[in-house]
Amino acid sequence: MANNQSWIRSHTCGDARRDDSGASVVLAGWVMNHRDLGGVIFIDLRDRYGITQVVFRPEENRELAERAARLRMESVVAVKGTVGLRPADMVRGDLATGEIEVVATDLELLNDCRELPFMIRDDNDASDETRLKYRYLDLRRPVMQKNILLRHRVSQTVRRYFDHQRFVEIETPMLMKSTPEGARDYLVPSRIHKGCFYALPQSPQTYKQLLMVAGFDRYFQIVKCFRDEDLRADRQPEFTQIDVEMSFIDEDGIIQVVEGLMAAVFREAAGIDLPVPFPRMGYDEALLRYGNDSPDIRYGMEIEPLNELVGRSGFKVFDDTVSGNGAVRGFTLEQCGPLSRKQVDDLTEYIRGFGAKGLVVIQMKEEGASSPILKFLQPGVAEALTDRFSMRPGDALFIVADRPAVTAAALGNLRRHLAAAFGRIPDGTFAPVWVLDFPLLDWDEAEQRYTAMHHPFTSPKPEDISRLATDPGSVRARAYDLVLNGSEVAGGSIRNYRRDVQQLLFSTLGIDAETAERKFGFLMRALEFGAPPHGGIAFGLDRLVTLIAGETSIREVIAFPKTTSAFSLMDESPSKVDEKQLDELGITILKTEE
RNA sequence: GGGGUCGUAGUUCAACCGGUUAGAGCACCGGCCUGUCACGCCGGAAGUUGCGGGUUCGAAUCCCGUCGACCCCGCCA
Repeated sequence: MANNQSWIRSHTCGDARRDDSGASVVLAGWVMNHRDLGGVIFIDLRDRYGITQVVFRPEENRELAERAARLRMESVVAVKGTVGLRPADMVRGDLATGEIEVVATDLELLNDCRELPFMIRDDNDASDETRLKYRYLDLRRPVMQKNILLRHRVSQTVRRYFDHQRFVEIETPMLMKSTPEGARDYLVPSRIHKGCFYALPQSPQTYKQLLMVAGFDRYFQIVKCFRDEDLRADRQPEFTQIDVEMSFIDEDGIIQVVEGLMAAVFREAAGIDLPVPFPRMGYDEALLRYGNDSPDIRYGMEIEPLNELVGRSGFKVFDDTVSGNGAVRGFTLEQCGPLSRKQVDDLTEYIRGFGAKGLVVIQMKEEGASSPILKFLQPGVAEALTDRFSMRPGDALFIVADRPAVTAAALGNLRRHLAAAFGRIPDGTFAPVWVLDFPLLDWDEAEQRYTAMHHPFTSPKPEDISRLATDPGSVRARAYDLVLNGSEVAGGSIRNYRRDVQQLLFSTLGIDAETAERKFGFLMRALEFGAPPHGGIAFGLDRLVTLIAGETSIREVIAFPKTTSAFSLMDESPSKVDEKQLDELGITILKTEE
């Protein structure tokens, strides 16, 4: 056994250069690869800083070379040696350390590695299941190290930016009061108060508002949030927000601060210059032109309203939709060539998933428009449609006729689907856009009541407040979303800072005064003690980093993510706990059939 | 809660319409090889075909159930 002290590394595996030639070094790292040529042995030693080639020469030290030959992939070793220049024709241009190699004089196996479940390489194609079970190995892969380091740089840029802008980073409780609105809470039982529960925060919303009442003026926090809802590629049960709140501010003030933040993050973490200000779009316009409230403006294929063209087309589906206050809309995919019957059937099946009953496809061919519905159309209607979109041979027009919400959803999703399938989404471009003028409320069919579209503390537009009693659905919110490449990366609002307005909103949401007092009494009280006008926004940090990294799932930028069933394959949580722990909490588990 | 795709060696995949001993790459083990860099060559070991049931002379393959991973709808800002 060697004395530990003598094996402390002098350089990382990314340090040594031509200038270090002749220097004695100690390196430590993982055996990424070893090439035993029968005599000379090469080992690629890797750490998070880089890769250095180490050479063992049996003619110089037979015993050492024999030990090197026995090294397995991913064991951890320390190597003493001398930096040497590689022969000119052996220089590797693609490696920062490609001009040198370390000629080993001694080797210490710090820890062996058993047979690996997968190769530690960027192009490894291990399943998500295996990767998550051995996440610590997955994280050794250079691409994952890159993602985690990018996330670090984004976080550091955020902190630096806000600090310079005189924001205060304040931690808020992880154990808080469960509230009825919004997502399902993760609950934490209280041992001291038996039968009572804390909730993990869905967001620090109420706390940051109280910090405004406290006079902190400009607050931010990079904070974990928890929502017990079903998962998606862009949703984990715990995720990270960049949380922001400001006093004496309006929408433009928030937007300006956020645009500055985005520009700083992209410049410093990704080396990308994002032009400000970002374009802005109304909610209604987004829904009409892009089919959803998170428009991807990196490509065209914009949706057009067609009601006035097809109101008396002769095609019953169109005519009935128009006369029944429905929406007929469409968009074109240029130069896709002729679509097969099967392709059209598959696309029709796809939009049925969004509630649409059917899809009309009109294809422009050399000899003219072609579609099964042409025979039903009055003369001139087909030409009006193809003219509207300036269609050329090879283009296809997709039309949906349904209730406006269904038409929007079907075409919005179809637009994304086709853009991706036909490679119409440009790589490496970032197109931010603000979406404004959201409705304040959403009608919940299941519960037969209005719910807050953003959250119940969002302020209505002053000029719309009077309609809260008469026509709540038409009231607009002082809310704003920041959408990046079709993904919502931030959302916020100007809040209610007067108790009477907040009270009015609660009653519109069907929350009676007694319930409001029980659930939000602390906030209502605070609003009576000189609460300043305030508003804020929260970023989804995971989503933002995912986009910058060019990944498709937020799991790729989270060190230890969970599966779609909210299970951690590595440490196998959640798990059963001891009877004794439950007894202390006064909790009994209901028997379920085995 | 619903829909879709998938589950075969440590791992990534193959195995035709149900057919005889379930194959291959990488990893692992052994041998050869002195300038490789995903080194090369030769050999070896390695399988509860996720699990349970059914159909059949015969099931990785067909059917039912179940568990798990991923994507989507609902849900969630």
